Amino acid sequence: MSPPTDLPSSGARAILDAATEGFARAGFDSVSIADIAAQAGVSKANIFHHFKSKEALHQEVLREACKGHAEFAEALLARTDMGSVDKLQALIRFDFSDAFGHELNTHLVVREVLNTGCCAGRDLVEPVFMRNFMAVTGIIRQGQQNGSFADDIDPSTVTMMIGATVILFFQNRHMLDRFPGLPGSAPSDFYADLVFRTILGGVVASPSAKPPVVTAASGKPRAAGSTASKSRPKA
Amino acid sequence: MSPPTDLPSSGARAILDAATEGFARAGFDSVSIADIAAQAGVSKANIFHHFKSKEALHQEVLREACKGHAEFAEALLARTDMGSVDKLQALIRFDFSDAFGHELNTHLVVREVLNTGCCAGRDLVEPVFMRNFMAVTGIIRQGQQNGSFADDIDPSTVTMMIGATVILFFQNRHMLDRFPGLPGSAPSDFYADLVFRTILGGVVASPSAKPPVVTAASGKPRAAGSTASKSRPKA
DNA sequence: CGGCAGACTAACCGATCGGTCGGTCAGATG
DNA sequence: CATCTGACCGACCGATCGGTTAGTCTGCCG
Repeated sequence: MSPPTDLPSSGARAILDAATEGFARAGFDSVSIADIAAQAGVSKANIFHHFKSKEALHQEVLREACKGHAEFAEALLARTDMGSVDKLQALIRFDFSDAFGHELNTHLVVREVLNTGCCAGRDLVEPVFMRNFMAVTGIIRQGQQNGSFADDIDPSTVTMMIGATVILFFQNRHMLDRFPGLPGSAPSDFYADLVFRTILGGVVASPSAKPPVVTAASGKPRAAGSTASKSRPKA
Repeated sequence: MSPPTDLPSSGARAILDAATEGFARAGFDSVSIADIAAQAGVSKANIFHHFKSKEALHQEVLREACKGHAEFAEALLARTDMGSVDKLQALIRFDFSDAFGHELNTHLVVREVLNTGCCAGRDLVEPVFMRNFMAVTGIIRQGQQNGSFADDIDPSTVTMMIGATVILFFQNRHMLDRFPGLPGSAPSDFYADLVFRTILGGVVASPSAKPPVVTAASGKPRAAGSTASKSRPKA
């Protein structure tokens, strides 16, 4: 299946591939060692020859899955030849193409993030998640400092919105055409730019006539302060 | 065997509660009937007296979890005494308080959405998901028609961004304070308004300043349905 | 009282779980 | 040649899985 990338022998490689596919598709508890062995074309015992336990195999699969994910955002943060707006677009495009281009890995990581606290794999995924998070907030803060982005938006919030949106688009990638206005199969850049434009400009119609908050022009970094401000829908 | 939709007896109620907690925390395959029985304080066989199988119990738990979720957005869509901006804020606030206020249900539904295609419960969750989706896009389209929201944003994209952000905030609710600038424990309205403001105004600094994009200032609703319209920043 | 229905359980079933054990086999090394 | 090593496997283990059976207990209707 995959080219032998690392030290694992061809047998171990087949086991890792089969385990990746199984864990991504069904989750740790839902795929058995027997399933993986059958899929990999090896015996059950051979799996325990290469990996000391099912959990160790899972850890190895996760380690492979999230290897080198945060590097792109960190490199982007360090670049000096790009504007912040362009960086933001490049970031969102990368996130989309990375998620859509490595479906198994994305599925694995999403599954792991879901099991907050209770899963051992969290210790593996979370550092990568955190590194990426810090890099993205850094890019947004850069933009605030050089005047590209509004001072009163919260970088953490924007970062979470981007990450969350990529994940939800990914999870619904096979039924996007059931959402009015969205094509089912489009290059991931299409969705990326859709999201990029929305994140950048917001949804409000006119830049000046808007009733609510966010009059960024004031230039004073209000930071994250009061929660409620404007008119109160009673709902 | 009690009828599926009637009010369950005290025993069945305890089983449903225990199953809800177990399925939400660990997932279908990771919690056993024995676990649920112990948690509910009944015998294993009694579970099969009230529910014909583990899968049927799971279905019942899911049915309870997503009961009446789409109603709020649909009611909001129908209201005529609120502006679209206020509707958007009310919607996001509701989504946050609903997710944070019913942790088990939220966890269950997120877990089910993750298993796209392969899980029987999808047929139960997806209609609710779809109804809510249609109502939210309807609210945004209302705003576009009455001039509150920009014509060139895509309602489906905005809807997915809102839903995705709520979920990611929820999943990381216990470590929000590890994200710089975000308090760990805050009323859900705090996060809701943070997201609301970002969605509404976007991240760009000044409506007419340096960034090439988003010069929506022309003030005339372009009235075109096309999603791609304005100038195109290239990465 | 007897009859009956539903809530409930201990004990059990075959299947499958993660994991182990003893051993085969190919190839490198001497 | 003999020896060793690591990849590999069939058979097996105890535990646990979802689910069944046979039966107990309780309350209600006649």
